Amino acid sequence: MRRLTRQRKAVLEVVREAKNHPDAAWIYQEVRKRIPRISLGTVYRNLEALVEEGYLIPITRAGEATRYDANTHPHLHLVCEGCGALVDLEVELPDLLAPARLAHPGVEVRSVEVTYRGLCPECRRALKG
Amino acid sequence: MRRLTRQRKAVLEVVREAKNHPDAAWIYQEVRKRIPRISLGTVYRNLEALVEEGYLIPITRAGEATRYDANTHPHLHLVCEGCGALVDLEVELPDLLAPARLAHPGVEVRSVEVTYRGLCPECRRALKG
DNA sequence: GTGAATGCAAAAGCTTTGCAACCTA
DNA sequence: TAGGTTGCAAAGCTTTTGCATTCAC
Repeated sequence: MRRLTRQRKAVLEVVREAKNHPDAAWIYQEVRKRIPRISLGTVYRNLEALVEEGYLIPITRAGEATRYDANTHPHLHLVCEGCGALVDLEVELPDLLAPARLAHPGVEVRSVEVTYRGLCPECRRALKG
Repeated sequence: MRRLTRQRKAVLEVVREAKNHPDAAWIYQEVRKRIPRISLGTVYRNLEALVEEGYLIPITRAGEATRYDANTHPHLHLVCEGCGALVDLEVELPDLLAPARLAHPGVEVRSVEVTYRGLCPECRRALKG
C-alpha cells in the first residue's frame, strides 16, 4: 500500500504552490527549506509516484529537465520561442479526441497533450513593438 | 556557412529510411555501417543542425532519449501505453491554432504539437480481445 | 586557404538504484 | 511488526564540449 509521508506531502505542496512548472532541482531546493535532510532521490521517487497517482503531469522538452504541473484541469501549454518560458493557456477546446477516434477505429485514444509554440505577450511586444 | 558533409548526409538518410522514430543511439549504430569511424558526438551535432534547418522534428518523452522524425508533413503522434511504441496518425485536423489565437490576443501562436496517449491496434486487441 | 565539421575522450547534466536504517499504517 | 519509504552515495544514460585534425567550399 502507498504511504503518505511528510516527504511526499511536501513535494506535492511545493509543486502546487509553484507558479511556473518547476523541475526536480528547483523542487528539491524548495522542499529542503521544510525538510533539510530530504534527498534528491526521494524527490524523484515521489514525483514519479505523484505522476502515477494523477496528481502531477510531467512536461518534457528537448534538452531540458522534466518539469511538473499540478494544474489538473484541462489546459494547454505555450512554449515561448523568445524567452523559453512555459505558459499555461486556458482555452475552450473542441473535442480533440474525436478526429483521431474516427480516423483510426483500431486505436483506443485515451488522452491528448497539446503544446503550442510561439511568442508570449512580453516577447511579442519586445520583438515587434 | 553550413557545409554538406558525408556525415550529415548519412545521418539524414538513416532517419529518413527508418520506420519508427529512432533515437541517437540507434542512428549512430546505423550510420556506422556506412561510416565506421563516425563519432556519437558528430551524430548529435548533426541531428541538432538538421532540426534547426527543419529537416527533422525532435520528439521527447519523459525518461526516454529524444527521438527524431523525418516526416515533415503535418501528422500526430500516438504513444501506446501498452507497448510504448510511438505511432504516426494521419488525421485531418480542424484548425487547432484558431482557439488559442482567439482566446489570447497578446500571444503569437506559430505551431502546435499534438500527442495522443492510448493503445495501438495490437495492444488493444491483446488486452481486450 | 579558411573556417566549419570531425573524431576522440572527457565531462556534464539529469535521473535511477542498491542498501541499511527508518517510519507509517 | 511488516514492508513501503528514506537518505546517502554510487552508477547509469543521454547529451554536450574542448581540442587538434580534417575536409568542404
